[in-house]
Amino acid sequence: MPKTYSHNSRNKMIDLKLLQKDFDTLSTKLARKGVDASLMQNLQTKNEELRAAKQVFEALQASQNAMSKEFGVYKREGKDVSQLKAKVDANKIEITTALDIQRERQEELEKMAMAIPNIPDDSVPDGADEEDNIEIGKILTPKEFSFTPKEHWELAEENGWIDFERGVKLATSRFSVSFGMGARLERALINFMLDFNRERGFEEVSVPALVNRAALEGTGQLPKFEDDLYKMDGQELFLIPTAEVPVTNLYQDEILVSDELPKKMTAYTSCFRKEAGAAGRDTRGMIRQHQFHKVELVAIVKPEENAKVFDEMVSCASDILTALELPHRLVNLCTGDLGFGAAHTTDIEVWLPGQNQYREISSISNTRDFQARRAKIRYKDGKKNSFVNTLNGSSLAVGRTLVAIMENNQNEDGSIDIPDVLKPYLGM
RNA sequence: GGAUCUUUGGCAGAGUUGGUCGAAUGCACCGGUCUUGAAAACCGGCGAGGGUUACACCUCCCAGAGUUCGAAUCUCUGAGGGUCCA
Repeated sequence: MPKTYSHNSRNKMIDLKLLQKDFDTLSTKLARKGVDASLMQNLQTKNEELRAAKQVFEALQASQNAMSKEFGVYKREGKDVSQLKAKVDANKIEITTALDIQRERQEELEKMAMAIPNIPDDSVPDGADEEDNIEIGKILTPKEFSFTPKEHWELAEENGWIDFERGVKLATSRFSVSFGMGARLERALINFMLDFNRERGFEEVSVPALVNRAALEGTGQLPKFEDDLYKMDGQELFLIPTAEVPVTNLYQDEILVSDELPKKMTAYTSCFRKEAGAAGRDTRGMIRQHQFHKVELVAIVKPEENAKVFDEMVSCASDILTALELPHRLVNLCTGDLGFGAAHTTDIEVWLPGQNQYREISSISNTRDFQARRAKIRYKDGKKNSFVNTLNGSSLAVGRTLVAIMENNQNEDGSIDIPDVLKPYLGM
């Protein structure tokens, strides 16, 4: 008897029950994220085929089990089993083929379903790209300069804070090296952000920078975005693109007890991204690097706590910028700019006077139960088990915060004022 | 790197002469009795996923493969953990 195939992976994707029950609503909603109607149709068909195959298999398995039980009785009573054995043997052959069919359909279905993005909330505006994002609000007013403000790379080089050439020498393009006050400011920012987050109730965790495939599938980076990840040679290990991956997956495949929730965590890590598809964008400076520092917020919550904690996270990130006296604005991402796993996302964009525009410095995403399904993170609520909701957001991207400080706090002579809240961290 | 042991339900922990084990027991949890209330005590319930109107039924005792009519229990491979040796 071949070992049967585990069906535990069935929920590692979109809600197939919902697909069965309310195909139209689901496919309409996903169409806003560019999921083709025919793909949804295929998915539904495949799901029905799988269900049919399972029924066949399970019926055969049931009779197999019954006959085996009978076999034991025969043996005990000393009866002849040769006829029964012939029946069982015949049934076994059928089972093997039924199992193969089922397994094949299971794999096809999973492959399709794992590539389907999260369902966008109704509150997410339609749109193609960042141009269609909706501004929610502005915090602090950009100050007027009596001179033309420089861009950060000029300031960074003038002050000797960042060396872009030597980063390239050590690694390749899109790597940089920080020196002196540049390096110290990065460290100060990391400590400041972690302390700030901790005071807001987020427990600090320190996590691996390498994770396995299961973790990346859990949070949705895999299987679809393997090209964006650095992979270890000959091993199923990847450099993390964000701390969201290890921190969220801390509770992968666990059933949490209700009063452990919400779990609010913060972690500092380096992040590694290939930036495939970003060729030519932000090639100068440290806006878009292959390796960057980031302090992340992650929350694992019950569905009813979701909105409250999400707001806390947005406030936390925004308030850090306010504490640093950096003008910024909040933006509601449109469908076209929304990430794979997000139901809705609020971006925080910081004002960069050198570039004369707002640029993303934080992204706070609500994945609802999308990651929880894939990573199998559940909680016990009274008698029944339910999927948790997961939230994540940067607070903040360190390099970009440094960029913002340089551009906003620059003086005509090229010197840069240090924000007051960072001074204790610099022994000033 | 070599040897050896180990991997069970939310947790701890029984269960290897293969069949009535999806799995004792304790804790935790849920419901109840008692109590002004709580605790304690007592009674009852209680692994997960799929499936069904509800049953039935199927799967899961680290993962994969195998032996067998039948595997948590036997064999092989891999992964994690412990101990000893290097």
